[in-house]
Amino acid sequence: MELSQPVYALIDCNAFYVSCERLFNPLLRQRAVVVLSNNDGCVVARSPEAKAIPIAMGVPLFQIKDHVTQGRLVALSSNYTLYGDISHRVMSTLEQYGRAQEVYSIDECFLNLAGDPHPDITMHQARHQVGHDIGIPVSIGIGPTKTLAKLASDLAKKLPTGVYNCPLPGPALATLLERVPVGDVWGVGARIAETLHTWGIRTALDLARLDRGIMQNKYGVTGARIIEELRGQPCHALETAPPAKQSITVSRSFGTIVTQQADVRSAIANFIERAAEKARAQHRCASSLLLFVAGNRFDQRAAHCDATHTITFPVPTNVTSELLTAADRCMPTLLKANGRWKQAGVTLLGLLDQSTQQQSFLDPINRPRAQALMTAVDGINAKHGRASIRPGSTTLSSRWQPLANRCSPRYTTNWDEVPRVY
DNA sequence: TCTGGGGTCCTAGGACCC
DNA sequence: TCTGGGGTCCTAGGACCC
Repeated sequence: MELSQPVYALIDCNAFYVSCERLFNPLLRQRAVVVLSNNDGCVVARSPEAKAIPIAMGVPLFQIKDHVTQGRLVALSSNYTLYGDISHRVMSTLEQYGRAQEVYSIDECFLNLAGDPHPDITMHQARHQVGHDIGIPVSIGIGPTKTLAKLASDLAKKLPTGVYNCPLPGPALATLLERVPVGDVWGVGARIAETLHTWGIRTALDLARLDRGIMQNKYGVTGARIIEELRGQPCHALETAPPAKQSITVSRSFGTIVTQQADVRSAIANFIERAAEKARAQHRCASSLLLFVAGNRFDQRAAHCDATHTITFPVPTNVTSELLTAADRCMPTLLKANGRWKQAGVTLLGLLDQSTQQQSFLDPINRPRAQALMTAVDGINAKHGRASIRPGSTTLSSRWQPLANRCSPRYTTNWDEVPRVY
């Protein structure tokens, strides 16, 4: 029987992409370095020296070009294959230090440290091993909730030891939260911070003391959970097995404005191929395919180019040729004449498990039976004064999960039961 | 001139279906 | 002077995360 309090650690790799590049090029150490997004568009990672210049996160390259040309700053194109490989090694090393691990992003993971009598010591050891074996510097925050662990990791970045253990709820925690701007809290972005400021909420402590009903009203359960977590009440458990993806997107910005429909068309064909590969790798089939194109989002006049189009499949698919054929048919709808496109992409939606999708209502062969079943179910329900549980349209799949999971156990998708209700 | 990509969740209204 | 209700899908927008 486990009675120990929850203890979470958040391990965050410092300036991860830059740290990866430095592993292979020691000349980059001590220098101001940034790593750029695709197309070398904008800054996605900064070394502490670059932050000190200061170089802001997300700033476009052309705005900091002078720093680069005058030798004050090194700007590197990104190499995601490399970062993914290093990330994997870091995560494997850290895994052994907790009872369970949640890989939260390419450069962050949570560990469950419940029951560990000395979480501080354990985390110092973890930090040392990652630094020694792999060469990646990390910051570690420890706390009774994920939100507090995350907050603690931000504080850890400013400590030479690189590890910070957040106090348990009480006066010490209040003193700590009072020094944290509300916008630094996990889940509070720029917009919410702005609204909170107008309410007079400036620090994490102000937010922790806010009536959770007010937050719930404005931001739903997501907002209320932030308050609970700040108070030390865990609302977010560790997700050790990542849930299956609900959508798969492949999109890119073009290096320049594209005006030829044929160019957009071939770009989309490429995106579809990559998305289909991803779906197959995850053993998933898509019920629908969303295509989108957009103009330059920094240019208001280009907004007329923005368009989306959704195609739904009678039978879910991850077959490239089927997706391509469907996409090709709606290109005229999607691409208006005289477009000036800057971006395009595809999203696979309504992902179903490859092995179960054949049994769903989607299969056109089963459609009449599906209707028959529902009619029968209506009859049964009417007799017992119950509302029917509908699977929705019989022409489409349930968009979000296999049908079998959505129906009440009484009315499963076992087709052999249909004759019996007649 | 030049401004990332890939996700999540939530809300809401209209079309459509039975 | 009354108009069904419940459900899904689509689109769109608003937030957030890394």
